[in-house]
Amino acid sequence: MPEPLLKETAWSVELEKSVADELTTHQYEPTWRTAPREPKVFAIDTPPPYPSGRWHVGAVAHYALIDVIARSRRMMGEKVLFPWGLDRNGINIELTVEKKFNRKMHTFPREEFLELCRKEIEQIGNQLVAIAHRVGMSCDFANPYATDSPEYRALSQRIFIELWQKGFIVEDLRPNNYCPDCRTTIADAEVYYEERDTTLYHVKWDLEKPVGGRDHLVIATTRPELMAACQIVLVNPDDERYRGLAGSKVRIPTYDRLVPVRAHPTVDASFGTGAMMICSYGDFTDVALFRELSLQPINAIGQDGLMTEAGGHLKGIHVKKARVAQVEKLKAEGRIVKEEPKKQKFPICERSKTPVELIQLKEWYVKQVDYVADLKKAAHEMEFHPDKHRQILLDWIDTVTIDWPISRRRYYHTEIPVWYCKKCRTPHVPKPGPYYQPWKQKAPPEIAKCSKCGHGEMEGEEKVFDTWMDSSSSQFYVLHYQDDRAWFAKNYPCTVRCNGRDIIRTWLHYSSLKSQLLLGKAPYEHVWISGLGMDEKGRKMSKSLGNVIDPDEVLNEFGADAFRFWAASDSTTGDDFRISKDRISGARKFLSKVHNVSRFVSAFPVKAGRPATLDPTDQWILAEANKLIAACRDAYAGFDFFTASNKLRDFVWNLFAPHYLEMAKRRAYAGDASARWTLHTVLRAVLLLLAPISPFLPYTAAKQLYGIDVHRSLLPQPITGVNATLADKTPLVESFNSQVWKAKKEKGIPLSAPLSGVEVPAELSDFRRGFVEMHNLQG
RNA sequence: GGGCUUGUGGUCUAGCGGUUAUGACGGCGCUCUCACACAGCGCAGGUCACCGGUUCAAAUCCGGUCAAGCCCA
Repeated sequence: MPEPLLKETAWSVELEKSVADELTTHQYEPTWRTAPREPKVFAIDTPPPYPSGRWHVGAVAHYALIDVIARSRRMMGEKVLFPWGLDRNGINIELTVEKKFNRKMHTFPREEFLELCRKEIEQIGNQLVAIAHRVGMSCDFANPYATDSPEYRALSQRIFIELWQKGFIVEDLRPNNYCPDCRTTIADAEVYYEERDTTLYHVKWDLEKPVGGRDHLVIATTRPELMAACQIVLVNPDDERYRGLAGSKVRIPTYDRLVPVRAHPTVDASFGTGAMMICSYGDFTDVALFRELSLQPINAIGQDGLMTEAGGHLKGIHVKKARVAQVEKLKAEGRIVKEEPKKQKFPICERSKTPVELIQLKEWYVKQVDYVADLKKAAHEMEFHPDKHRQILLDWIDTVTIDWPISRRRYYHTEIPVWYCKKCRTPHVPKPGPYYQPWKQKAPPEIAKCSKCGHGEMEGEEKVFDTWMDSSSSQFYVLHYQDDRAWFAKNYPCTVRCNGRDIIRTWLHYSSLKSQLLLGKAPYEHVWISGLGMDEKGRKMSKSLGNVIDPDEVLNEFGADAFRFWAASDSTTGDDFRISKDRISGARKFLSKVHNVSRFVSAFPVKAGRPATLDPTDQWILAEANKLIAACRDAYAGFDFFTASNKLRDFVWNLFAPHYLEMAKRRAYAGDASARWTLHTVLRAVLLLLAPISPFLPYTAAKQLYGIDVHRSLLPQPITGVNATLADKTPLVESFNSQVWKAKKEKGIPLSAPLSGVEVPAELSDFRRGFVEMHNLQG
């Protein structure tokens, strides 16, 4: 037997590491930032990862698959724009600093707090980059971007200013989700619901004058501390119990104030006692009713989460304690007639896990309510992978009932570029371009004077943007909206957005909204959605469950190639996937298989030029290889790596290695040119097809065997001049081989032992030589 | 309570009108056969969630039920 070129008998993490540097420092395309730009690029808008603690192994899998997009497109001849960015704005980093110093943000001088955030984020950003390298990402690491850089923030502000100029920005006093802990308004998308225990208090309210012998009403509420903000009591018009009460007045317990009773169809007569107090604001039903009935809201809860002046005896007490205090007072006055334990879904702030309050504050908004139809149209203009996940975006668009509040009362975010006239409060925006920090800068010259009253003193806005305002501009940033509008126009919409399923309602939705408002079109040609990485039982990974898998550990144990192959082959695009070491280990075994097939083939010299005639057995496997090549090309074109990886595995493991290799082996050893050429041709195709998914092994093998860089090569084309119908023989080949194996097994003889009395079926007579040699058939 | 999505051997998954229902992981048994024991061969394991309907024919189409996940009230 000739000496194989590849020495090692198994693919290993060590082998992978030996080429890692070579592979990951590759620069595959002109840098997206500085070099001359290709006229048309395949632009990948990846989620800039958010550095917050350890990178989630599911997220690493997600990025690995994004890299498969990049590598496969390069091999399809595209000029791929694949930037690497970090999203570094936001409340998470602020909370980390608050926790570290055990001190709330608002107690720090602003400048000092920003510096602390900057230092903190620098540290945790670096480990992300290390893992991204390790897993074989091929993005433009030489030119990273960060969303907290002056350039990026200037773009965020530019988008805001342009939206302003087109009239899509409004400032308004509206009730909003407010997190008393983060001390800021938050958007609907930042709220999630959690079921918690609560008590429904049945409270006696006195009527101003008795009505039909009745002198009081019992009203059930879970929020007795909001009584101060009550403006009306409602009952259902069909509710017999309260007939005749509409039009009378009741006195709010513990507050000497009368409010009217009215009938309203929205009241659910079966809830509590059927009588409801409407306060500003218990929930969005209250908001709607205040609007409908033109009631004057009373702000009972302040920005600090404490009860306001309006709370009377509860003034200055935190909401949570105020409820307890109010219940005590009501009890002391003998007003509580019943306490009912209840489960209730509470709106919770997704960052601080604090119950959200509805508070009325002056905030900035991006209009969206009026553009729901356009957003839906845009959702249909984008091609989703998988198609079914378009529905998630459509569903979210359907729930849009308020404009997007974009102002936040935080520090480590992009500043809202607005200055107010000190005299008449008229807001002004500067011209787009520079990065503005209005809280510490003087108004730029173009808005030094108030356009309305001519006053010369301006005051900078202190509020900042919602983080999503920054992230949802990534497609503009990477396509040079800010500095190369001509090139931008040629490359917009962006080719593909890679979006986690969990952030469709934020990142994708807001990106689409901005694109709609500014350019009147969808921001992407393709939207590739990935599912969430769960633990092996299908639960979310969390520190509290103790089921967190460390990405470094997995990569060191199984290698990046195995991890990536597993990520591609284990679940359908867009579905949640379970992370199991057993399955990743299975992927590693497959790579060893490919390695050993390569090693076997590497024993035969590579000869240029196709032999004049090809043996029928060789033509048969070439026909099968052509099927594989076509299927994989289609799968890559459709962002379907599940199909590509599984077809590859099936071909190599279940057809090429056990059947063809064994049939062609002796001929190859004997120097048969047809067999040798076929082995190399098929192997080379397999390595190229595998390269996007598992970049290390194909790179290593193909470099040694063929002197090529698979990552700078094109995907293989079907081999010409091969009779495709030969592939129809495959089931017969498989069953004949299996039959012989079984016969030898039953006789208890080794597979290499001679066997007589077995006839090769007539349909397979062309392959007779292969079968005879493979099974040592006699007679 | 409403909406969306999904339900195929222990686990994951293919198939989407006619197959002895695919493959992987795990299990069991035999074999170190000169690419590979991170292997090979063989075996076991599924009434394709349940109930109806359409059809000559259903895992595959339709309706309902149940369960799970997500989203929204």
